[in-house]
Amino acid sequence: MKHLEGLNAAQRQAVEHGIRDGDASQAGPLLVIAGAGSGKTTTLASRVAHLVVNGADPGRILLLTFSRRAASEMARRVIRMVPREARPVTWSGTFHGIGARLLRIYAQRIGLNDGFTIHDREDAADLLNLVRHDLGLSDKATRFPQKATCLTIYSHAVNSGLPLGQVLERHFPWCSQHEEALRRLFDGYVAAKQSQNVLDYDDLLLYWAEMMRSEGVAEDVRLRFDHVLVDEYQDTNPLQASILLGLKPDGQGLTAVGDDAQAIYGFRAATVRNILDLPQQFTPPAAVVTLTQSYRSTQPILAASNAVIAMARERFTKDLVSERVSAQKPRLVTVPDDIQQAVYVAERVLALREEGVALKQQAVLFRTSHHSSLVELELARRNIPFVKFGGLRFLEAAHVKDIVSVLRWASNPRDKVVAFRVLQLFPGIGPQTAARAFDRVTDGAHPFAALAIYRPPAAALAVWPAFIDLLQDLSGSAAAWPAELERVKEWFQPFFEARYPDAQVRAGDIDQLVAIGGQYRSREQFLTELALDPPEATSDEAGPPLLDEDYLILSTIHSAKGQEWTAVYVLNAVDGCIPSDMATGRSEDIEEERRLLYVAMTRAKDTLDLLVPQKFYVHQQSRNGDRHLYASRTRFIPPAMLDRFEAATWPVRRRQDAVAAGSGANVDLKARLGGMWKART
DNA sequence: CGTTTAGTCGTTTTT
DNA sequence: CGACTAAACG
Repeated sequence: MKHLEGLNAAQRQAVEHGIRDGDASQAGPLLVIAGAGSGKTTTLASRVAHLVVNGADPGRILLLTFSRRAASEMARRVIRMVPREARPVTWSGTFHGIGARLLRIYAQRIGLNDGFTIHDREDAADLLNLVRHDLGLSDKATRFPQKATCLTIYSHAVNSGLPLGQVLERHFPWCSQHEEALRRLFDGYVAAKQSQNVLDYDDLLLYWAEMMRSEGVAEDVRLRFDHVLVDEYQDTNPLQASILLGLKPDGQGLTAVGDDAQAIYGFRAATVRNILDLPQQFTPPAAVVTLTQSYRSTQPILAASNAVIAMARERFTKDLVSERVSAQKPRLVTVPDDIQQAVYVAERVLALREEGVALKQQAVLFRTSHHSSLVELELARRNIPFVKFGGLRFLEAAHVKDIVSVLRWASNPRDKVVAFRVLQLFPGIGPQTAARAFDRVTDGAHPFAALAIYRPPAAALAVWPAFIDLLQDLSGSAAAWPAELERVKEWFQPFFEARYPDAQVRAGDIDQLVAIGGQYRSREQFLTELALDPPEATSDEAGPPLLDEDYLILSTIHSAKGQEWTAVYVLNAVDGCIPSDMATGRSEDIEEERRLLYVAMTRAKDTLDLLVPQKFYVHQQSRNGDRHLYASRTRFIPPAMLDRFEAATWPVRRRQDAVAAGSGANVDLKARLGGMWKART
């Protein structure tokens, strides 16, 4: 059978576990420990195909993946393997996405209004801020944590299932003194969300988990799915685990895939205990299959990666092995500073492209989003197209958010956060006036009726009627989707130009938003998807590259999860960046940073360059002039490990003429600088 | 009451 | 540097 071809013994065991000829209904729980590049996606997709071929109903398979990208990749592969007559897997997506979908279906039965809207992180923080203000927690000089910090604390408590006091003590000790106030704040926040008919990200999981605890509804949800498959299980948190166990209490039909060596979402309350403890949740325990054969990286790259992860305090998976021979060790490239680092990357990228490695096959990875800014500048200067993943998203741009807020307010008149954002677009309307106008909005068939007779401040008087017209159109079914998006855009135009001095630059984003909106069936679907899976921004001045164009990938290490490239460059392999100096406090945090480096390194198929700038310029702390900091190689590559790498220094010290650009210069990159990184054996 | 300005503080990773 | 707040100003 086609979907079983080319699998190795372990993969095949995972694919076939519990499935007999024509009978997929007796598949007991299965845990697959899949090392980096071990064909995890293939195995998972093949298992889905195998289930379907043996009688499972694709409409009753639930596929939980870590990102939308992973979900569509999986769907693509399954469709390729499964015979044509089979229907596609219709329940596939992230925990949050599936949660939203199920809650919409069961809303009535769990006392939720099915017209709920979803708050993203920023909205949630804004609402928290409103509540904080109402509770009088903002004007104290007690250095109360900021809204974003409050939300992080709240979210961590919800996702970990731990009591607030413990969360504070363990992760936010500097906020412990505010425990009581935070408790009041969170209490008010929950009440506000409920009365405004909004759910935040955590609610999508929390309500789902609660739903699985209510007999009756829980049973109905369980009966929907014969098989549940979860990817990247090492990065799930206790709340997600409780959902999973609620769906499959006895483990029948459950498959989880993951790799504890790649757990990098501890900050989101993910815990490797989920994956380690999974087998014992069931009687008999879940079968465990381990995939250790890597098909991705060359042997030298794997050897170096294995050495890095070997020093982890705790390890559960075995070393990966590879049959891809190569004489080329990963390079550890010392560059003078972060500016030269950017130059090096640009030159190497171009040189490799000359050798036939497309830009799309190359990726620059970094710990935090702003680490790439100098590289972005250098790429733009040389007209090298790129797309950046992670970091600031397109949707978070204020002007995009403005337009979306109008739509969201029309969909959910009670949503105070978006109402405030929209109302304060008007001249002369600030928080106070906005609050008064918002108070007039009612429940019922014509929630905005009272706004029509409301008299705004003089400055806003002239433009008010047009706004009333707009709300009218949006509330009724006058303008069909996506025509109403265009309608909002036109209405917004004058505000836009008045508000943003750089409106010209930003106009492109709005056109893009309209284009994206056109791809969705309805406003509700658009808004939901937008909140859960916002399109990524591109920082390229030339605008978003066309899909068939070649472009370089820039990505945070977190966003690079599950992906692979022929050539990988890891920026700032220095202490303070990897590990981040924010994470050097507790040893668990350090361990997560080590795994992060491991994840970055194991993305590479053929070539891997780790960059070590010796100093970098910081604009943060210095008041006058640019100061710089000296950095040292990351602690995760101690001297004894250097023999796994080829040491290089760039630019090669030479006479002045060596600086000439072009591919010729790149040959010199391999030159070693005597003694400095002397390998020990 | 809204807007502007000056001053302070903290600073990651993402659904 | 940029996000956020508090105080001054209109």
